Amino acid sequence: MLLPATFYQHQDVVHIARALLGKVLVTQVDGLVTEAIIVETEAYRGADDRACHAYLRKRTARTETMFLPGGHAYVYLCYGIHHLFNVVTHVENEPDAVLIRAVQPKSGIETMLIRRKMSQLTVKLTQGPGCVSQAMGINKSLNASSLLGQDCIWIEDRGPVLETFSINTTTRVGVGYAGADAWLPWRFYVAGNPWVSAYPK
DNA sequence: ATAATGATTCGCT
DNA sequence: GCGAATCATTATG
Repeated sequence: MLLPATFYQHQDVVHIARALLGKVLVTQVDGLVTEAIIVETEAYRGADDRACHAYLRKRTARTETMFLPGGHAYVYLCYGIHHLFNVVTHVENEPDAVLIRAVQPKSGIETMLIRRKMSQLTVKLTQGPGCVSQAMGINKSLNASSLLGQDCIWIEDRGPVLETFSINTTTRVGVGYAGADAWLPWRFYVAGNPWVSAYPK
């Protein structure tokens, strides 16, 4: 089942970050389909979170995407190298987003290996937000595109694809600049899943 | 117009 | 564990 607009718009971004674990991210880029199970996320809230690009609802050319209604893709370039994929949540003009930090490959693995220039399947294929985007063909051309149309990128609920799992909660990675907000417990991951990135577990 | 800085990854020690 | 790579974005003059 395609996740509907209500999923993205009618819940708090922290709740959505948890709820996205176990959902299936699908991309169709250059005619190639890849699917992967979301196993690690982080929440970013524009209203009051210093770590969020749109802290205090600050509008810039880059953050404009986060002000779209929930159910859009926010893709930006980090460190001049990596494209990071986020899910925009909340209603229009409330700039919240969930960063997808790691996924478990499900189909289209050959395509992912080629994009990552890897010959063997290891957890490094999709472990970390830059790797997820590279493997699934996500780049800035997908910024601001809708997740509701099953066009190039979308997210589905396929039921218990991971069977039962528990969720671990920790602080977010790489947000030391955010002062006290760096300590918010807004990073979520599937406990024991090997595809989760290796930072503070 | 210029300068500083990352929501990271990879390779080397 | 450490540091380089690399550039769009942002703030400032």
